[in-house]
Amino acid sequence: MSFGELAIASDGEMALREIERRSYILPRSFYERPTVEVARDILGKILVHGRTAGRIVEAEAYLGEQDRAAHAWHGLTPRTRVLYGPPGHAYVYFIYGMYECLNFVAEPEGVPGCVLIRALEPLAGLDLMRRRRPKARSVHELASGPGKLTQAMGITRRLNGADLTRGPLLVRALRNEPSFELGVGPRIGVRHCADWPLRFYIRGHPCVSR
DNA sequence: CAATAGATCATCT
DNA sequence: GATGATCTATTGC
Repeated sequence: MSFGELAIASDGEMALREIERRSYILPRSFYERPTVEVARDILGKILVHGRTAGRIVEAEAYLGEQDRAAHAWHGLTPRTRVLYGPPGHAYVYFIYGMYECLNFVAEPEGVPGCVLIRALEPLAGLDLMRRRRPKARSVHELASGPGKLTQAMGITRRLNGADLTRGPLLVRALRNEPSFELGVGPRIGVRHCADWPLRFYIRGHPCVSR
């Protein structure tokens, strides 16, 4: 069964069960590595929350105190606490008075690297995603942006600090991952370090933002 | 199409 | 008090 068929057979429970049967939960060791490696390797992995699931097709690395575009540039504050915690946890923050953004904490404990999840290909629970994002005109627009994907999957700050290896927010890897062409470029929407090539995406994928 | 404005609030100076 | 890891609607070509 291809991803296309999985998405089209959008009966939430069916698609979800099929994904779980063919994948395993990413272990914490995956995240306990250099942030750039985690950002690149997270492409193609599957995010699961409730009845919804999506394949990660775009992500960005935020390095830490030497990266002016990163929240951790200011050092350890109440907000950046989870960035300094153990890897494999979610960092969810609120921005522009309206949107939530989802990150995965990388690097060993004490080192504040993280990966911003920017876009997903919807795989399960499409009906629920459409209800949460009635403005989306096509399946590709359901989760093709950092604010869109959190809306579509019902992710809020309540999940800040959640363990990605235990749920309710999970990241899974298919045992037979389809290959793809890797795209690299500068991060989107940042003023500082605007030329650093820390954005990774699946080249040619319709769900990539912009 | 591209450019722009508005919504709206947690966080840090 | 300003800013921002965004999205949408609207305007103008």
